Amino acid sequence: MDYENAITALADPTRRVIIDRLRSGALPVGAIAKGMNISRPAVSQHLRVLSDAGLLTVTPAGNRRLYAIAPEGIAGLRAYLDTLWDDALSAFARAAEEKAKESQNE
Amino acid sequence: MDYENAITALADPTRRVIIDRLRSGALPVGAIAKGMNISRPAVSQHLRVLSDAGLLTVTPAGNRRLYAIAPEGIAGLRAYLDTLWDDALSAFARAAEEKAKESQNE
DNA sequence: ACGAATAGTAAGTGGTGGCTTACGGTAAGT
DNA sequence: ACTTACCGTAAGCCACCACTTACTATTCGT
Repeated sequence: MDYENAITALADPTRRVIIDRLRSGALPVGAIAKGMNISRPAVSQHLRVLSDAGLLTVTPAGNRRLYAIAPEGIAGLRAYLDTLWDDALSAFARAAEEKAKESQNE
Repeated sequence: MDYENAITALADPTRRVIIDRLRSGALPVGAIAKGMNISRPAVSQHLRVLSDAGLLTVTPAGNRRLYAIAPEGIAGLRAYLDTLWDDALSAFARAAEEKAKESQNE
C-alpha cells in the first residue's frame, strides 16, 4: 500500500513543519529552510522523503525547484483512516450492545 | 496538539498490525501477541504507546486486560488530515489559475 | 566567460526507538 | 496455600534515522 510511506513521512515533526509551510502554496527549498533551525541539506533530505511518499510534487523552475503539496498523496492516508474509523465505530457499537444484553441478567 | 502522538504511534508497522487485529473488537494481550513474531512484552510496550496516544482503551477483566480501539483518538488525526487536504486543494486550484493567467501572455 | 546563487548527494556521527531476556505482581484454578 | 496463567516493567543492546559538514552540479547575473 501507499499510505504506509505517507504516514511514516508525516510522523516526523520537522517534516510536518515543512508541510505546514507549503499549505499556502509552492515554495523553493531556500524559502522553506529559511527560519528553520536545521541546515538546508537537512531540509533537502526531508523533501526527498516527502516526495518519495507521494506527498509533494517538484517542478524545476530555472535555478530553483518548487515544492508543493500533492493532494493525491494525502487521499490514500485519509482513506485508510476512514476504514479504521468505521471499524472502530462498529466495534464500539457492538461492544455496547453486548454490555446492554449482559446487564439484563440480574 | 494530540494528533501528533497518534500519528507517531501509527507510523510503526507493528503497531498498525496490532490495530488491525483490534478492528473487529477488543482482545486481551495474549490473543494479540499470538501469531506475531515478536515477544509478548514487546506487544505490551506497543500497547502502552498506543494507549498513551489515545488510540486504545484498556478495560481490566479479571486476570486479563482487554484492549480496544478508541474512536476519539482517530478523530483528531482525521481532523488534521482534513485541514491539510483542504489547504492542499486550495493551493492547487490557485496554482492552476496562476498558470492559466500566465499562458495568456503569448 | 567567470563568479554567485540554488540545490542535491556523500560520508560520518549521535540519539532514539524497538527488541530481547529477566523479573515482579495479581488473579484464577485445584 | 500452591501452582499456573496473564501481564506490565527494568535493563541492556542494536539498528535506523535525522543531522552536520563537505563537495558537486546546474543556472543566473554581469
